[in-house]
Amino acid sequence: MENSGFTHTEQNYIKAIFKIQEITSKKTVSTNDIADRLFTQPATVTDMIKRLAEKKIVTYKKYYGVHLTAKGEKIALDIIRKHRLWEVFLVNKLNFKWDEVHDIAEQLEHINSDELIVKLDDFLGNPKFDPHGDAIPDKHGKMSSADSVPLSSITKKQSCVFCGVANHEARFLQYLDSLKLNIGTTIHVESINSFDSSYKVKINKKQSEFFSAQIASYILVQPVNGK
Amino acid sequence: MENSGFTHTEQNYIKAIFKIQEITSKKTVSTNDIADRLFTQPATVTDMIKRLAEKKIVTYKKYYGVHLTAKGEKIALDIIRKHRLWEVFLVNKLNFKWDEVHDIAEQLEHINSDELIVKLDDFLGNPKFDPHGDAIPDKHGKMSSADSVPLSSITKKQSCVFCGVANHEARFLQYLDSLKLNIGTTIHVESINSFDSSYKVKINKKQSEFFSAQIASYILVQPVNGK
DNA sequence: TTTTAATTTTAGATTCATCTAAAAATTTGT
DNA sequence: ACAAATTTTTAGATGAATCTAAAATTAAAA
Repeated sequence: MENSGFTHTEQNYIKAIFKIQEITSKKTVSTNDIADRLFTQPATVTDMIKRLAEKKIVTYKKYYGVHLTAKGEKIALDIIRKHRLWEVFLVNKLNFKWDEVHDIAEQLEHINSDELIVKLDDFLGNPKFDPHGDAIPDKHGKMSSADSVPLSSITKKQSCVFCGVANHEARFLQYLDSLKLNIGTTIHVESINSFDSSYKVKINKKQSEFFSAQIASYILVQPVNGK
Repeated sequence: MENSGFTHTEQNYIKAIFKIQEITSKKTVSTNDIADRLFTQPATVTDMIKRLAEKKIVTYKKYYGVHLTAKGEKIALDIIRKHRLWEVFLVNKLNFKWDEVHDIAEQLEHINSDELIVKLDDFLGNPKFDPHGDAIPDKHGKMSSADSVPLSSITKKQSCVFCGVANHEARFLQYLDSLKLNIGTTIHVESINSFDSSYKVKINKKQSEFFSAQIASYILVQPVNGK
């Protein structure tokens, strides 16, 4: 594959379009959404998507936004694969904390060498998930489905395993750290406040905590003995 | 330090100027020498060194070449430190061969994060030399002197330890591999041909080999029981 | 269904890094 | 020491990535 032929900037646009598609699950991605995500001007985005359209990375209809082609999606998944593998490296090997790795991985994801990624993947033990619980696409772009749901969708008292976050802000991750809530930790739902949809939970069979509805929506879990 | 404020390209020029200074040990580095090393045009180099001069990275006198300032030298050493640490990572951790790592390290050296380099250095066990035997500058730019000499400067039959190369071409490194000549291997000089200055040596007390004067000049050794 | 608001595109500039061709300065050779 | 050769710089262009301001198009609202 050797993602050459695409500049850093082009790669960033491709990834941004992919992520917006993922989040909004709309058919097309708007110029403004891309501009917002990349902290750039709509005019700049228009120029870039024209170039990406010429390179058959996106389909583009004036005034109606863009959509990644199969080729574009493959490139996006390849960048995401690299990003998440590097995050695993930074956390598991270099002892970075999970809230510190994003910016560095954002740089490392642009390093261009297929052989490097093969060897890095092996070195890390071919991980399927990154330190935040996000699935790592394999070399063909396939992702193992995490099979997780937001804690906020749990409606009865039961045990769950914390397996990912739906918010990657450093401040949120640090908050979870302060509760000693790590990926793999058991969360037992003790009660749900039907008024504000907040949760009272027990973490690791130890301390009790309260989660607002918002926080509960950011905590991804797998129900245990789920019925 | 956080080498920000310098583009990839600027960093490449700074490193190139440093290396040319190192090789030629002349006071100033010429426009053409930089152009040759970076496979670019002299006119392009003139533009860039003007910018570097404005940023106080080099001293520049029209028509008389450039010289790195203390600031420029510090930046160059920082880039070289990163390059060599990454090479250690690639060879020692990812099992790349020593002839395969240059281009990848050339990309990785531009990753910008002081914390990353501190942690990488620790992870690698604070190595003092890279896989080719080149000294790794410490965080202050200090390098441990390798104390090595080219095999071609050895004038009598004696044992030496192979500790580095003065030529980093993949083909040369592969040639040494084919002789099972690795860093640390003992080379015993059996005879020196006074006509063409070629060497007959025994490697690791096993096979005998012949080295032309040219090859001998590329093999760096530390004499054993040196007198 | 028009008018208004929001979004998107075009037009014209700027900066970085690069090029070629031509001019200027330095170095070399006789 | 002067002409020839080499090196270096200037001048003018180009492409990538960005900006602002204005024009065009689409979407929303009265």
